[in-house]
Amino acid sequence: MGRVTIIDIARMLGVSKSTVSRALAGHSDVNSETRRKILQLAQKLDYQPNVVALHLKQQRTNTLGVIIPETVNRFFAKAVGGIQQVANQAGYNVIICQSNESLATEKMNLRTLLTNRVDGLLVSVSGETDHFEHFDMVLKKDIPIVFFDRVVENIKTSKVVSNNYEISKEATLHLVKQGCRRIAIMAGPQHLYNSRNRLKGYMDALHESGLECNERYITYTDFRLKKLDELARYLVSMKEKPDAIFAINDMAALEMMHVLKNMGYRIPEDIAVMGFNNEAICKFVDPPLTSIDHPADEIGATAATILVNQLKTGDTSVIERCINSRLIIRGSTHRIKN
Amino acid sequence: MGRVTIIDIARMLGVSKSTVSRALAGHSDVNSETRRKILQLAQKLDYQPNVVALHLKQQRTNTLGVIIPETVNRFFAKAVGGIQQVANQAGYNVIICQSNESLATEKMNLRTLLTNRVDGLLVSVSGETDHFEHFDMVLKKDIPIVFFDRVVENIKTSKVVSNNYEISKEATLHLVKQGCRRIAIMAGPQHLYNSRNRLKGYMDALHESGLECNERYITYTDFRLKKLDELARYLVSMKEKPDAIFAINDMAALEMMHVLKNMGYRIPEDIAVMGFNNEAICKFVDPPLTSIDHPADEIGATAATILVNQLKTGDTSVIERCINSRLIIRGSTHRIKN
DNA sequence: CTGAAAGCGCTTACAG
DNA sequence: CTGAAAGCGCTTACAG
Repeated sequence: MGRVTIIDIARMLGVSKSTVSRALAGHSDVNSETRRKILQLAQKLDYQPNVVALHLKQQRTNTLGVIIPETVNRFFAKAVGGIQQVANQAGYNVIICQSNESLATEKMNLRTLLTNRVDGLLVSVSGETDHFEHFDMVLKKDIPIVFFDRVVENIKTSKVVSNNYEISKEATLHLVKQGCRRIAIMAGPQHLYNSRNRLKGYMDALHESGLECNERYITYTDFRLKKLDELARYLVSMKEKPDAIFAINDMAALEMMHVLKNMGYRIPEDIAVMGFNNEAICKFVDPPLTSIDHPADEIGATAATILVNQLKTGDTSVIERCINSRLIIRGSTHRIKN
Repeated sequence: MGRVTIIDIARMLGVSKSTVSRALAGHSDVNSETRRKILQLAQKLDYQPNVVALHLKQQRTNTLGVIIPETVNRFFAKAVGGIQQVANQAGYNVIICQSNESLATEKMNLRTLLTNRVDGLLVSVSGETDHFEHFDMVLKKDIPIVFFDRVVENIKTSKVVSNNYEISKEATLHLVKQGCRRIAIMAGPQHLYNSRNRLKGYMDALHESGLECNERYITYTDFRLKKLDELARYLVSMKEKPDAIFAINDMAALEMMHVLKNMGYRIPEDIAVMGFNNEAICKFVDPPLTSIDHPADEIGATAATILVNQLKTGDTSVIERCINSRLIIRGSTHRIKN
């Protein structure tokens, strides 16, 4: 029978499609008997309005475009969950694109979403993204963007971030308090605002603690970890070998821990290990991994709320929100028993 | 300047919108000078066709709807990756919905996707889904569905599955070969085809090995694991306590391992532990976790390929594909040193 | 309370 | 080679 349209119903009932449209839309000015018949028939035929037509008419699609680095990254998977929750609640659909940490793909995603006429965008940039003109173009078309987590700096849009600087400092200070003096860090790509903040938090913590900041303890990586065992070997080969490692994320921390243990080092007595993201697994490894918990779903939900609000009210004021992360201390850094 | 339409370009160049449309579509029958001017102006104005209009005209949206239980489940995150790869390659967009393992939400998702006029559906059902009429309705509307991984049985559509029965049997036989005689299993919801097959594989392996199948070793769970420590305590409280646990997934296995270790049991000497899904972390825990690897991205990609093919050719023949999983043996089940 | 008409942005037979 | 017209399915001022 194919898909039923308003015209089918009109024809079957001998009324105009205008009337059917009004009845279905719940307008008051329709004869109640006519309305009853229309509603009943629509129900019987399982009529579903063709939103494509509606979108064309209304000049908007009730769809939000989302660009994230990777779905397999649990942080973003959870953020997307928060976004979808808010979006659906507000009557929006969501199209999700993955940049796979590639700038070129990110640009393609942007194009795809614009072609599909999304009403607004939620973006967390790729690890490669070191310039931002492609987003300027979008704003010029009056399509609002809200950045979340991996945000872009010099651009006038709303953003939702977490307190990377503060939490990274807090984590480093915690390591110092545990007696660590030679703290190595796996720093992210420094064109990313987040990564810079995290490194800065680390450095300031060392500085405040009167510790020297040894450049050789800082290694730069991207988020696609390769050759971690090489890195581990490099670190322990140093004359002044680190007594703590602040990893770029939990997977890196866990792999590092595994490699070090196999080399015969004790965690945390010889080397303390700090993760980032607080994945569920942290609790169940040996020793349990200290990490930093981000309310990813809240970050996503907040970003979506801001965007939906801008869309509904037309208000274009720039909002910046910070969602606080928390340091979750576990055995992998617990060197002082009290 | 808002969004540029074909009419804007036509007006600015003093030609008809038909001609603009033809030039942009690359039709050969356009004066080359006219074409040049049109293309140039379109480029300059950053013209992007409004696909919404196109979709209305063409009666299709070039969009695939995907319903999965959860994005935070890495298996599905990877499957979605495979789907997107194939879909984008073939010029399709993807709208992803999560059922959150809830039947009611799954039905809502279906409604949303139909309202948005997706051309076809890729579905992996929720853990609660124990009847399937909602999918019949979709087929009646001539919208093709391809099920993947968690498939629906008595329904005439294409499916992509993995060999749950065989691999579960192989895993169980491996445990037997390692000397395990009292193998406990965490079985999934038995209204799911996959879960039934996995349990069946386990039982048949025991049977073939001449081992008795003790009902008390079988516990039924859903995929949202709660109170695993209680389960662990229950298992070790038995008189004939299990010497192996075949967990429903890796997270369950890892938590189980953690709890058991804390109770003082040695893995695998006292109790061997088998996971399911082969998450990256399996390699880095202590002992490394034996698990079952599914090519999730391949499963997703295969399902998408079948769907896209049906959409492009109109061919409605039912295809069933099986993508084989592999048993990855690691320390958590390695009891016989040779 | 109801219908005819216009219009959202595009494509494509039909004429010329 | 080009334009006018119809049509995809819907909503909504405008008349009555």
